[in-house]
Amino acid sequence: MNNKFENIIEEFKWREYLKDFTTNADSLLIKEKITCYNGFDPTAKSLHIGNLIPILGLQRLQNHGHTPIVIVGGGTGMIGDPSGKADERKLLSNEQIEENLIGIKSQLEKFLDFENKNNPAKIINNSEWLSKINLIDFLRDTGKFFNLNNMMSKDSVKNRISREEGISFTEFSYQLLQAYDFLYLFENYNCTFQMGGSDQWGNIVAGVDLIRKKNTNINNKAHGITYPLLTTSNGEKFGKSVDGAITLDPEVTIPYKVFQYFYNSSDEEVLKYIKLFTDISFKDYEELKEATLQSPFKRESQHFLSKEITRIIHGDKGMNSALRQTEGLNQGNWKILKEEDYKDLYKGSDENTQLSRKELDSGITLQQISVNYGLCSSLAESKRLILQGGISLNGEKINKIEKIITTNDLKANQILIISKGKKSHKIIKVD
RNA sequence: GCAGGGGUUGGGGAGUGGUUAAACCCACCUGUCUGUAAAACAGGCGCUUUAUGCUUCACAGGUUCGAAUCCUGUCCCCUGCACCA
Repeated sequence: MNNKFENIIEEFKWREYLKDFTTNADSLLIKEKITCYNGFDPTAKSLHIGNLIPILGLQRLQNHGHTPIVIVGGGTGMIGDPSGKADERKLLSNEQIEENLIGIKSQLEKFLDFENKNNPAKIINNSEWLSKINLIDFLRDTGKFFNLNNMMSKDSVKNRISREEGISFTEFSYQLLQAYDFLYLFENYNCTFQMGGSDQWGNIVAGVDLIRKKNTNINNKAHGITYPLLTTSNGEKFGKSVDGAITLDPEVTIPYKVFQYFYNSSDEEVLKYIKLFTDISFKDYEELKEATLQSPFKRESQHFLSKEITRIIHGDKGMNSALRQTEGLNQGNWKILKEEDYKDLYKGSDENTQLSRKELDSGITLQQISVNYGLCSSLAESKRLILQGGISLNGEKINKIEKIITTNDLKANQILIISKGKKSHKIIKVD
């Protein structure tokens, strides 16, 4: 732990965190202490692990003495991506955004220092200024600096225009708003850097250009840096699991799920993730790299990665419960599971997994229950799987289709875990 | 608008009156193996009260003891031609 990086650029380079940056952004980050912002969409109640990349990026900037600003896009969130569908985009109410903002801030507090004297982090809602914009003023003072030809030539726009559905004016104007955000922060918070995913490059540059055009006397003062967007080796979006996004909120995504998500990283991506997410020492890293090459089956890297990330997000307590639940549920050592683990696992499972005592007492079969709770799609399927040995109850394979669930099968006197194969489990609570 | 071809179980694609719940390939699921991997092998892949049971082959009717297969109508897709520019 605690590598000594001379500066943030050295650190970012080692972590392979940077995809692109504007000219001289690197030398400025070494020479000066700057203020950098990164925007987050407040549409969800909680941040998800994809956001961990910018969060840790800001954290590392702060560690090197730079000042991070988090913009929660209350204003831009209302404009947003209409994502191809004809559906009306739900406008978030101010109260809702305010609520999300509070939630997001409390999550960020674990990662960023808001109290620090020299370079305290800030979290700001851009509706503060965007909602006050006057249309005429905006078109005169800001719109004038945008050349339609340039806007149209942006890849993101070009792709949409060539498609049949086209692009709405609302979405088209999004880049102006994000550029305006940057300008506003530049002028009012002395913020000269914007960070974002590589898909944001166009929007970031738009802001940089706007600032340059509006401040002709200052030479090229605004900069942008981007981090690469992660996809898994299967080409899936990073951070999505079978049952939805992995969030940072333990009430929504229990630590066990975070752990499992990273434990299932492939050998190709696991080392990349370790560099990106953890504070591993060079020496340990080299050792793990070697271990993964020599004996990948030991999954040492996966183990290290998932353990570390779970700890970063949920602390030691969360990490320990994730380890215990993993040993119980995935390695078959059911004995070590505590009552709280069963409750935890239940919390982490889908909705509608309640079973009434009455139903239980009337004698329900395993076959039936595995269909009722979506483990199998039909009685025929569950029968087949049971006969093939694919269904287990609390970790024990059941081969008899006549098996009836009784109160003796309950764990912690109220939880029932049925599994299909090794990886899909349903946790059912009896009340 | 005219002519021709076509719509089959997640995708591709056989099947032109009966033993066809429908070949085959892919995807997917389970088991064995394994590294909570990949590959390989085995089983499976409409539903159920497992029965010479039920519901399926674009949709609605009809012929027949019996239809995905034949007839009529409707909808949709592709390809030529025409019309309109």
